[in-house]
Amino acid sequence: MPYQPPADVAEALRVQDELRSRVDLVGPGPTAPATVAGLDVAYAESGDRLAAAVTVLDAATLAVVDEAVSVGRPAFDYVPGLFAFRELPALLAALERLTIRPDLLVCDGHGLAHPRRFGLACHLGLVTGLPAIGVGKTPLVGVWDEPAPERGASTPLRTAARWWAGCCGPGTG
DNA sequence: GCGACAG
DNA sequence: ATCTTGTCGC
Repeated sequence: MPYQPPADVAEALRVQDELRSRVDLVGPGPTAPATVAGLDVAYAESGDRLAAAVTVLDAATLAVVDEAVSVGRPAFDYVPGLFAFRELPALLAALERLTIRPDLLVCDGHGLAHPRRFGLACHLGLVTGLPAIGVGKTPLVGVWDEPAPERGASTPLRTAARWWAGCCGPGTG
């Protein structure tokens, strides 16, 4: 069965609400991954075509051990919170062209830091069965204290309860 | 009620 | 996302 994108926003929201509960938040996660895949998408100037690229690195040496590209069309209009539906098909097509199965996915866009706790990284991880981390360049939800300037420093992303209302229950800190 | 809103 | 312009820092 070929992938069918949601017909509209309402259906996309239903899909997220249905898949959200299937995200594994308690498994071991990316324990000592030997290979890490980075994923991103670039658009044509006209915006009606896109190319998804996946590069797999040896986690220890950072040597490129595999790579793949797929070209296609955005599968959904850009809607904040529904961004995954736009790029997911092309990203999955590129992943299918890999000759190896990476141990970890790192994608351009959020994962759990999402209004319904189901951003692109969650969607990718669920569909592929691989551990996935989302790396958003700009915030979508949450507030935070600026991390220390040292490389590797971090602070928690705190999310106002209102974002999770009716979605994921209490205690989302 | 209005604005903000990953890429 | 992509384009454009201008500014700043190395």
